[in-house]
Formats: sequence, structure tokens, C-alpha cells
Amino acid sequence: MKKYTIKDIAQLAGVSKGTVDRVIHNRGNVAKDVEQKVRALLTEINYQPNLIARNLKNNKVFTIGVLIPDPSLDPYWAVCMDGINSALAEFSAFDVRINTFLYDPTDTADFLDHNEALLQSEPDVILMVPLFYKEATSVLQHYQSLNIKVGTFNNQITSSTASFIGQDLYQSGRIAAKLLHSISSTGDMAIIHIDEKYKNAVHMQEKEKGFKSYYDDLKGFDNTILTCKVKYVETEDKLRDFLNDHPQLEGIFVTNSKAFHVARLLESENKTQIKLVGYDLLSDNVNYLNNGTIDFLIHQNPRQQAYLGLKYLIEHLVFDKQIPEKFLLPIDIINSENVTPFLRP
Amino acid sequence: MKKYTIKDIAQLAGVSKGTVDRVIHNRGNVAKDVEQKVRALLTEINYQPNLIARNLKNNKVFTIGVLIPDPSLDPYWAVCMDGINSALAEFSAFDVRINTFLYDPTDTADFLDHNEALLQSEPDVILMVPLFYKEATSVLQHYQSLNIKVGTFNNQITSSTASFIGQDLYQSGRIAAKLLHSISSTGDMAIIHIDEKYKNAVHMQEKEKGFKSYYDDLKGFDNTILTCKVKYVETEDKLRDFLNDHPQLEGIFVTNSKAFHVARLLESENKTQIKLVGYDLLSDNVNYLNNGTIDFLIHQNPRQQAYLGLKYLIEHLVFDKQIPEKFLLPIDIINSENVTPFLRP
DNA sequence: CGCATAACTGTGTTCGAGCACAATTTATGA
DNA sequence: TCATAAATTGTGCTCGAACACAGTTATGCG
Repeated sequence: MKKYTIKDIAQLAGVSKGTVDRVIHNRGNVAKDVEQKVRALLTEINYQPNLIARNLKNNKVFTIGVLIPDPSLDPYWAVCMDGINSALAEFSAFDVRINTFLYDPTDTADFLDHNEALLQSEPDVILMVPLFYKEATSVLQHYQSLNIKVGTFNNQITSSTASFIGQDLYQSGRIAAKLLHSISSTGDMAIIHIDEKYKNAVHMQEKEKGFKSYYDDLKGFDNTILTCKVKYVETEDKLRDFLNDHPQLEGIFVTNSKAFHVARLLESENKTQIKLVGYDLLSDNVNYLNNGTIDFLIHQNPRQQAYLGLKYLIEHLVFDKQIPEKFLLPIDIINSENVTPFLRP
Repeated sequence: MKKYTIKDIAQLAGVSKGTVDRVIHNRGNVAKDVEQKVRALLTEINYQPNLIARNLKNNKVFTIGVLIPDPSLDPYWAVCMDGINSALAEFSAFDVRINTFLYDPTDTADFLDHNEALLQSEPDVILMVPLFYKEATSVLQHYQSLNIKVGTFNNQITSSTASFIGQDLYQSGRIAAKLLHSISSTGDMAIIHIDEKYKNAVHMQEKEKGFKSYYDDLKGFDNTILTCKVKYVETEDKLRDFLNDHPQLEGIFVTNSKAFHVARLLESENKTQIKLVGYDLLSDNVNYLNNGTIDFLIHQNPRQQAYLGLKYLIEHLVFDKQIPEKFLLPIDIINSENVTPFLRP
């Protein structure tokens, strides 16, 4: 029950607190027999250093570098800053500062530029959204060689050992399938990939695989699952053609946050009876969710991803806690009735 | 940017740190003009005391009393202890201890008895599930008069000012309705209240109201919404009769965690085509969710409720943060595909 | 043995806030 | 005017860990 201090241990071992300290920190200059005695005592009473006292003494200002896409260029990222600020507020008792660098999510060079600036700021640890696989890989490798811990979220760079917060994309595809299956009779289904301006290909593929696997597992489903890839600029025309080519369509799964494009079209074409499932609580999507054109949204919770990523890093800095290698958030199913609380900051 | 210390302020004001300290803590014995000068400085530079140093000095062991239903008497409460332990782990750097008192959720006298024991343990703050309205009201009043802060979760005692973590029950009823509506054609719907051994009447009524309000808002729905109350002991027979009396039934909403009773019956009566929505991730429920007899479960997240409730109390103790009066958790929609991550501790 | 050097051990200060108590200044009254 | 009380202000120690540095004991070698 009682919390032992270094002084207590020193007393028990019959040595001074300096010696105990040297043992604890492996700073050498301790006689073998004394070291053993102290070490035995430490394990016996399971000594836990008082982290409050340690932090007071060290009195260090921690600097965290944050490298994420610019929310003004893609609103999806806006809520990340909320999550980051929440984490900071939670640790306001400690002197934790952040330097934020926002990059253009369509521009790899811009990513590298801002990463350079980030490096210049000499951060203790880094939180990053590693959008571009190739560039991120080399960047992460560099940080590893510098021994700077990096937390990533949104998408995993499998080639790296950096910690990752995200979701199981395959499983989220399965969830979309389950939802569409439960709200529609057995007709044709479509997976629509609307190309964002930047490559999200791996994301979309994983979701497609998951979606298909659900229907593969299903007995007695022999309708078609169509796939449609749309480039961002040609969205409207190509989608309209696709809809007209497939009049049997009962459900559509949009693999990213652009479901509102499809919703807009379904309304203008008077095809709102087609069920629609997409991702992310952008205000455009939420509006269509509320008027019923979108049936379900899957919440990727970027706010929580950023919050947790930062929290783990800070806890590592101030309490020396281990950073989880990989943490997959639960996947939230959102409809018009439960959306509101998920929108608050 | 720089963090000012009491010493800094003392220097700036041309007084000693003792005087500054007296001003900060309103301990009097300070000349009026000096006090004003110091106070002006404090606000000007927005002095924030170093909470790490404060905690080290105070070096206080905080005791938290926890009064919740015994999980061995109702498995619903099992995950609460996980949440409590998570919160404790998060604040392991501080000396926070809990005394847990488990009461029989069917027995008001037992609640009062354990509350008495709780009082004896002289807690600094209290976390409690105030199941019984009348008894909880007087107990909470007592704590208020003793100036002991209390956090409550699961159900709100509206007569009290104690902080509350929970969910919007009315809205969760609406969510259930929306879900049933989206997965079934327009047939008759039933709300089934399975009496738990203890009174949850308010809970159930709110959910029923929400459920009905959804269908009221709906244009062109003119089927019937039936209500059925079942006492715990007579569950099976009464339910069977109810099902047979209403062959048109398309969907059932069970207003608490006992949906598995209905699921079991639907299977034995070969009526699994009836859609079923219930509450809570008890293993019995999850099994029926996975085999398809239950379509959706609404997650009340008792783990998170307990976690947050405790976290707010601890942050109040160690960082002097304000405890939110009321916090309504988002309501999670669970199907067989997204259930797994919600089950982990 | 003596003395230098290495090996080891103990002491004292720091971090910032909080508080007891000492020290100083001001007020009061005979 | 001066003693004394009252009001005000300053000093110094504490919390526990970390670390610099001083102090002590052991070892080696001429």
C-alpha cells in the first residue's frame, strides 16, 4: 500500500539515496554486492518512481511536431485539430507544446517541404498523417535513424515501425455490405470509388475487398456486385451514365467521404430509393443523411485518431509509457438519429 | 510563452513569494495596495500555477468511493470495473485509491447499507450508480451537505446536482425505431419491456417515447405499435402468447439488455424473420447478433460511462478541473460486423 | 609504507508551490 | 516617548527524483 521513495530504499539497504539512484539509472560506480542488494530490494517492494517528482525535477518543455493535411484544402481534416487540442488540454499541467505543419494533400513535394520545416523545429516526437506511401516511408525511416518516435494515423505505412492509430478498413467494407444487405432486398450492388485528388487507393481497395467478402460469405446471393471508378473531375457525367446503365441497382457503397456527390445525383435523377452508404461526417454528407438520401455513414473518427495518437505520444514523454504499436478504433455506424453527438467538438 | 512561477511574480511585484502566495490563496494579512498590485500582475500575465509542483508538495492520497451494482448479480455491470481500472491506470502517477462497494441491484436496503459503509470509508469523492430514485435522492442530498462531490452514471437523478454521465434515452429509442424502420417493410411493431428484477421504469418509458416519436414523425405509416410488458418470471409464456396473438409483427424493440430472451423464443418458434433490436453487448445478446436473430444492438457503453465518470472526478481532485454537470455519450449502433472492437476491455 | 589514482559512496542543491514561523514594520495606548 | 500589540512581510523547509560534486575507502605500485 505505502509508496516507497528512494530514501526509504536507501534506508532499508543501508546506503545513501545517491547509490540507490545510481543503481536505478544504471550509472555504474556501484560495488557489485551493493548493487545486487539494492536491486533485490527494488524488485521486492516493486519500487515505482514518483513521476510527479520526476517531472518537476526534469522540468522539461516537450515539443511535438504535427504534420497533417491542410484542413482548408480538404475539410475532412478539420476535426483533427479539435482532437489535438483536446489532448493538449488534458495535459495542460505539463509543458507540452506543438508545432503544426500543414501540407497540401495533393502534393508530395509540399509534404516533403513541410517535413523539412518540421525537422528544423527539432521536435521530441512527431504526429503525422503519412498520406504518400513512398515519401512517408523514407521520411519515417529517417526519423527512426534519428531515434525520434513517430505516431501516425489515418493510413498505415506498413513498411515502418511507427505507431499507428486507425481503423480496420477491410472490416469497415464488410460493415457497409452488412448495412446495405440489411436495408435492401437482394438486387444489384455497386461499389463506387470516387477518386480524391490524392491517392487513397489502398484504402479503397481494402474496403472493396471487405465489402465483397461479406457477400461471398452469404449463401443465396447471386446478384451482381458492380465496381465503378470515377475520376474527380468527371464525377457527375460518368456517374449518371453508370446509373442509367444499371437500372437494377438497389444499393451503392461509396468508399470514401464523397458520397454526397452520389446523393446529389440520386436526387436529381429521382432515384433516391437506391440505398446509399458512405463514409465520414462532412456537413454535405450529414445533410443527405438527415434528408434520407444517404442511409448510413461509417465514421472514421479522425478526431479520435488524432486525439489518441497525440495522447499516446505525450504519455510516452511525460510518464515514459509505452506507445502501442497499432490501435484500431471501433467503427461507428451512423444514421440520421445518432449523428448529432458525433458532430460535437 | 514562458511559464511564470510564484518567484517571478514576487520579483516583478517587488515582494516576497510568501506574499504572492497569500494573495493567490486569499489568506489575508496583505496590505491592500500590495494585494492589488500583485493581483493585477497575476491577471496580466495570466499566472497558472504549476500543478506538478502543487501535487508534489501536497502529496495527498485521494480516496474515491465507488458504489455500483454487483456484477455477479447482473452481468451488465461487469465492464464498469474495466472502465474504472482504465481510469486508475491513466492516473497511476498520482496516488489515487478506490474503495469499491457492490450492492444488490434488486435490494434498496442493500444499497443503503453499502452506502453507509462507503460513508465510513471517508472518501474524498464518490462515483455511483444511483439505481433507486428515492433512496439515491436522499443519499445524494446528504453528500451535498457534506460537500462531497459525487459523480453518477447510468441513470440520472434529476432532483440532484450531482454530475451525470449517460445517454439520451429518448434519442436511443428513436434510433431503435429508425433502425427497425430501415430494415423492415411497414408492418406492425412491438415494444417489449422485460421487467428486470429492479425498477428501470424511467429508462424504459423514455425509450418507448422516443421510439413512438419516430413513427409519429413518419408520414404514411399507419401500422400499429404494440406495447408489451413482461414480468421477469413469466417471460417465456407471456411472450409466446404475445407472438401468437400478433402474427403480423415485423419488428420488435426490447427496451433493455434482455433481448436474448426474445431471440431465444423467436428461434424456437421459427419466427426469426421478425426483426429484433435491443440493448447492450452481453454475451447472450452478441451470440444472437452473430447468428442473425438479433439485427442491431444499441450500445449503452457502461464501460465508458464509468471510465469518464471516474476520470472527471480524478481530474477534479488532482488538477482542480471542473466536473461537467452532464455528459451524454454518443449512442453506438452495433451489428454483427462491428461488434468485436467494442467487446475488448 | 606512502602516495597517487581509481572505485565507490554520501551530501546538498534544484525544480515550484505551500505553509509555518521568524522578522520586520506599523499602529495603539499609557 | 516607548513598550507592546497588531499588521504585514520575508525566510526557510518540505515533497521525491535527479544529478553534480565532495568525501571516503580501496587498490596499485614504486
